[in-house]
Amino acid sequence: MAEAKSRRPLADSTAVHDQVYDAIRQALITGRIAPGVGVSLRSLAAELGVSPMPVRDAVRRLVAERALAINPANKRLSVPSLSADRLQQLSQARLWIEPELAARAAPLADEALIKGLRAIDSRLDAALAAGDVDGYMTANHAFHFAIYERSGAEVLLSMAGGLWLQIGPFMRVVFGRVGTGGLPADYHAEAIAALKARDVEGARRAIAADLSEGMDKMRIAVEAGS
Amino acid sequence: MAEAKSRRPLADSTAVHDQVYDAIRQALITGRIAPGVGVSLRSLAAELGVSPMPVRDAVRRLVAERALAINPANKRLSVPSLSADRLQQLSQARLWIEPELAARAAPLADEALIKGLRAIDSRLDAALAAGDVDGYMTANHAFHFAIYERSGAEVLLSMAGGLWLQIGPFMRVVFGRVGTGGLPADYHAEAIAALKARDVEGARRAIAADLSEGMDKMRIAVEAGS
DNA sequence: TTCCTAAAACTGTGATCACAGTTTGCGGCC
DNA sequence: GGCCGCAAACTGTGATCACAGTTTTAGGAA
Repeated sequence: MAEAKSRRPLADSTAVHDQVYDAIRQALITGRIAPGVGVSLRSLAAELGVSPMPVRDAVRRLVAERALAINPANKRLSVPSLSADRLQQLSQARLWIEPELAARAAPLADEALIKGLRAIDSRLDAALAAGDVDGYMTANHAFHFAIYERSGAEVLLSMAGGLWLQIGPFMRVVFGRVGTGGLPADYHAEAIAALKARDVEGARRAIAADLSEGMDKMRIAVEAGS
Repeated sequence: MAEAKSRRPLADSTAVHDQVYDAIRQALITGRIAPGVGVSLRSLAAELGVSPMPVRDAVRRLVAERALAINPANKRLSVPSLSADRLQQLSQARLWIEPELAARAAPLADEALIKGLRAIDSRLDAALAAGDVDGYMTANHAFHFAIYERSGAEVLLSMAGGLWLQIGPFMRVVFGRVGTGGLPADYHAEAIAALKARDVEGARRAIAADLSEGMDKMRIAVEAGS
């Protein structure tokens, strides 16, 4: 399933604006575009080698998802800055939605999902050991959403996706400062076990614990950093 | 069908695509565009008397907010259809977010907010008495978001806004079938009282009860209708 | 130097056109 | 009469241009 580690992160979608969306989204999550700095349609277009038109579409979408902000006075684009208050709201929303997605996925879990999760988790451990921050964040994202997608709850799933997009820059701050030291991988094993046993409440608890730990770290890092 | 150019004074936003966004959003919420039917950029543009360009921007935003859907094969636009499963997810998300927003608003409530809410609520009652469905839904939206905006929780607020946008068509189905018979206005009075007393848990409970009642009706209507 | 002004560069927005793919509808064929 | 096929209309997408603000830069005057 997800073991294909495509060197091209851009999917096979023929729509240019979708590829641009993915590119900017990835740049945002991995922190290649730092929070607070301004961007522009034409500069992004030049950087990606496309015309401003598909960039405009992608940016419109990212603004709607609050992954980019638009200055009401200037109408100029920028990456939203990180604040403790924003992090708290995003954390709270994640704690509502993501454990529920895991709980919904539990009864639907099958052997293929478990195998896929184990593969992702080993990639995650490898990235952790190597200090590969990008690899860790990519694997972590893949792990969570492999579970969430199994839930079949499309609406909640898209909400979770939007939250990860907004919280991505915070994660980068944490791992940029603290490193990949503390390891929440235990909860991943716990989550896999709960899913294998189709234990609804166990899955909910494992994901909630995983989230709580990660977000506590982020909170500490943000409070210390500001 | 070209002479239907309404010279409505849409907001004070100078950006055309924002006005188009508001227009389509309102049409969606009030059910003027029925769920399941297809729309197109050019038809919307002609109807609103603008060029396709700002419509394209507005639609991109609405698609990102899941208020419009895009057929992956056709790439054609349509209004998402109503399903019991979708309603359940939207309801659950609303029950997480909106009572929390009310709870956060409670300590910040002041006399101006209370007065505003009372004014909105009387407009709501008038619309109910007159059987004015559009007026009722507009007032109900205004009531809830007057409270939520007071919370200052920007992230959660925008999530709530997205949820209302998606649940709008469901509301129309309810009131189109059941009429404005059952009245949840009692909970509005309860919410106002709790806010006036700066009672955090009371506000949370009142809004939760209001939501539960309304969404139960929607669920019944959708299950009966499908 | 320091300050102020004018020009150049850059910004998002909207309009218009071209293009490829899909849908629709009409006409003729069996 | 029923069905097939082709052309016209319509769809979203992308490129290019014009325009009005804003920001930045350059230059000249004190």
